[in-house]
Amino acid sequence: MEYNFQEIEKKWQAFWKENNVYRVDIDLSRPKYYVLDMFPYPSGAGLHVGHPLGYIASDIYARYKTLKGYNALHPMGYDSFGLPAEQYAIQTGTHPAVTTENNIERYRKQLDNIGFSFDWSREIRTSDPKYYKWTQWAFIKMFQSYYCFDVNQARPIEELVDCFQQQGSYGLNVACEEKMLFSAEEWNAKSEREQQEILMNYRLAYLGDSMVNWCPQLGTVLANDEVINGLSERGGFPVERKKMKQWSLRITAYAQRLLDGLAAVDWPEPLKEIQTNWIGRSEGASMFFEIKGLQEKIEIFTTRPDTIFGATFMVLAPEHEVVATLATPEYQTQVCEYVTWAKNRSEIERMAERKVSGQFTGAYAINPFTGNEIPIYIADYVLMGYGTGAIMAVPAHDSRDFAFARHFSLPIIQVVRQPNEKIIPVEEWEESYDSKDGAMINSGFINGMEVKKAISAVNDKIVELGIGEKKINYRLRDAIFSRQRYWGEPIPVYYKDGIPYVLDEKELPLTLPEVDKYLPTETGDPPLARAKHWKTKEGYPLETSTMPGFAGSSAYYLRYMDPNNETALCSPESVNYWQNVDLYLGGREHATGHLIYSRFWNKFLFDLGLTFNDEPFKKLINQGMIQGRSNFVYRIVGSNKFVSCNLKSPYETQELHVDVNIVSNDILDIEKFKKWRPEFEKSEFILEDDGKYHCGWGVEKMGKRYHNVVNPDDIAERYGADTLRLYEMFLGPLEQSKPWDTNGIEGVFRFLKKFWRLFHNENYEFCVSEEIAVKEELKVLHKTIKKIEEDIERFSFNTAVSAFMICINELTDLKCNKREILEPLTILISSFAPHIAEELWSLLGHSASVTKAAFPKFNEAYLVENSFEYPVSINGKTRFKLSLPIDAPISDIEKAALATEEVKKWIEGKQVRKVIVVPKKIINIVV
RNA sequence: GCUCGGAUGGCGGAAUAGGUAGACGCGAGGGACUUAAAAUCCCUUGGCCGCAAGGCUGUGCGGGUUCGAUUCCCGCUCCGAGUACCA
Repeated sequence: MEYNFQEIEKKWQAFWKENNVYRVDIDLSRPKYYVLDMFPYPSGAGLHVGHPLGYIASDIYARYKTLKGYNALHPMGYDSFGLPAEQYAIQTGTHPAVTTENNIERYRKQLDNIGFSFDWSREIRTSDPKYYKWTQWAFIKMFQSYYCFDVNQARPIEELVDCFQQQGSYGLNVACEEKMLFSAEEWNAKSEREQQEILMNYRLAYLGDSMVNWCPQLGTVLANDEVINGLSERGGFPVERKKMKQWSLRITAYAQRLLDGLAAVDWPEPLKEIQTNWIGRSEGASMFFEIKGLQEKIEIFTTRPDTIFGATFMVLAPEHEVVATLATPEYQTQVCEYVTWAKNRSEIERMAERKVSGQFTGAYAINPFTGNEIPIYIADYVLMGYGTGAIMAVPAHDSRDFAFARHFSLPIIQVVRQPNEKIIPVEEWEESYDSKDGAMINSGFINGMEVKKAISAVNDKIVELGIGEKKINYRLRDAIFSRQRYWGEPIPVYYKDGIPYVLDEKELPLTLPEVDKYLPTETGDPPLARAKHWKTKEGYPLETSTMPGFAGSSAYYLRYMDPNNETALCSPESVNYWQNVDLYLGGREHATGHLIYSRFWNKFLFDLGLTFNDEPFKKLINQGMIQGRSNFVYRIVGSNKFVSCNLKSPYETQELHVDVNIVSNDILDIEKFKKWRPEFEKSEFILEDDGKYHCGWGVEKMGKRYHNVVNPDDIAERYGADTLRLYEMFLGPLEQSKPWDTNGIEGVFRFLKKFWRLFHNENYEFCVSEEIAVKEELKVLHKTIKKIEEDIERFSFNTAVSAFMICINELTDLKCNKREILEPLTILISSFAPHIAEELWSLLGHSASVTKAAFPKFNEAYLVENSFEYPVSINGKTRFKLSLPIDAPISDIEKAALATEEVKKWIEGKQVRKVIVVPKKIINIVV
């Protein structure tokens, strides 16, 4: 039979399904290996050829690990809550659950077409109440916990209550919104409402006033990572800053652990760096400045306490709470105006025009070290959200302060002199000197000290004077956890007398109620407020916000370990066996979202004793994007004439995208083009000498609007899933972005046909010889085993595919059809092209799936050579080759090389200055 | 602005520890088989010079280290990604 991929693939996909071939269970006799893909959001558009790239790579690795004797867990599911289904519901009234179900069905069909080894018995969906029960459960646990920095762990909130009852809040080292000080008596005297309000300050999931990113068009708040350049990630709508009462997760409590944990994981360095920057740790000091004529003090944060003697003014964020009391009567109006102006400026405006602005308040602070009075300004370059919202400005050594000082003609004092500095008066400086390299001047007791020493000296002094302390600040913000939307997990909270309480675990899941419309109510409440009886049994109103997208994806990898457990997220046995994810594959775009949140979530569960490891994902690989390769046609402006790409220069043309599926090797199929769009039906063409219309091309994102979408189903239909899998890997390095170009696929398709033909005679009858293989054939096999194993281990799948091609070419040349060679080769290729491998494996007479086979053992002995062909270079330029015994001593190699005719010719009487011999590498002769 | 990547034929890319640059595949050109097409197979294919043997040149640009650099170091250009007043 000829290579009939359609029949073969259908047959084996059915076989795998019927026989549960890819089902895995806990098996203590085998080591485990957990391979995970970032699960998809099932969008309405279905998969394009770029989506399965990571799944194919992980599938190859999971299959490889299984062949290597591991018990490989390779699950798949759907991140099925999300905005698109909800917006579709708003437009059409279709319940998001229905849309989601349909999309999942389509996704599943497409995935099944590619022949993955997913254990579908473990499928999960984040929108399934059986699953989101555990998302809600984790929220409750966070509500019932606080974070203690002494033990660096989340602890039950009862412990904190005990502590308050016995000793009050003095001396606590815990994570909180604001430091509160009260004694045990004071605590015990407080009302239930007051106590609950205080506890909210400590809970890991808390309801609090926070500055949020409010998106009016979407009618919801967004997390920082969901806002890109002042626009919403979904939809690209403007986002404003607004103060709102919202649920948040105190992820900042884990900032240091999130940072430290990065050292322990095998992730790409750039990704770790993105996370490090996002967490943004900075060491410095906080300091209180007295205000002339006022009782109040202002706390500032600085990373350069050493420059305190150069602090010539102070700047507050416009939203800073003391601004109102601070402004002197004569400046009151201007200050108010500035605050209003700053508040009304959108994020985009702020980003677009970054010019110096600010307003003097009329007030003065006292520099605690110099005793000088320094003016207090407000300006929007100081942000309320970072540090204390107030800074001491050192214009000589901070570029922003420098620009501000120049603009408002404020004094600049140099306090750091860089090594070997040419002395220029500060008035003539063109920029500030921000570097920490140098020594202090004009700085009292720290004069002459190096910056580093000065920092610690000033820090000590601050503590000594009782005006501040050393402080570490993080850029990371708490994660806003409320979304004013329908299609998400309901937050399991009810309100009694306006005080929020969490539901009892026994009442979970709190399922999503039916609503008449998926829009906010007339009063601006979230869609859930439309639900009838959205109350507890006792009649208390339930929370109407739902959880954000990252909630459901934060612990899904744990659920795969034990997906049907009704009494726990996952059993201790399953966690102890599967532990954490060994290999995680996904895109880099999740660096500051999902990958931070799920690390946090996992650490929290770890503190509760529920996860095996502090870090959820041991090794991570970011697969690159597959871009689209677009084709263009050129219409002569004002006509219906199209000119071929290479002839277009004399004309004024308009470049139009053309559907890549009617173009082959950049040659336009004119008939299909005419039928593609009615307006092209009567178009004319200027063709090239070969009588063809050549299209232009370019690399763009793959998407409908560029007409460059290639559907994997079409490829599988024409060439088969095995060809698709191989070609996706063959395109280029896994981590690199590369354009899809269907033209090249013929090459791998030819390769599979060639591979098939090795097992068959000229009449396409299965024909494998039982003869013993010769040395040459064994060499080819073992060379390939070695190469494939090495390439898979370093995730270099593109070179692995090349190695297969070379191997098959060589065996075809050798006319080798021996079982001894072909059988191991079938196993080898089975992780890349499982369907053809299964078919050939069964033709070879095996009844069990090739999945149950063992990865062939590599034998070095077949590769041992007794001679090596040395490239011989003269002055570094390779001239000819010389075959010499492999174990020849260096002196012999040298002599042999010098004795050759070629060398004599090249030297031509010149003096040999040096001979370099690197065994099994090269001979270089210098003349 | 800052941070991090990247640049190799007509195209995708290879060179794993500084040692034959361009593997493998596509495309292109030529040929075999065929009435023809498909399929298959063979040859050529970085550039320049040469009938040829062969020579010169060549991994974004300029320099350096080395017997030898796509690989290491310094400077620059261009492209991509992340981030954005974080004190």
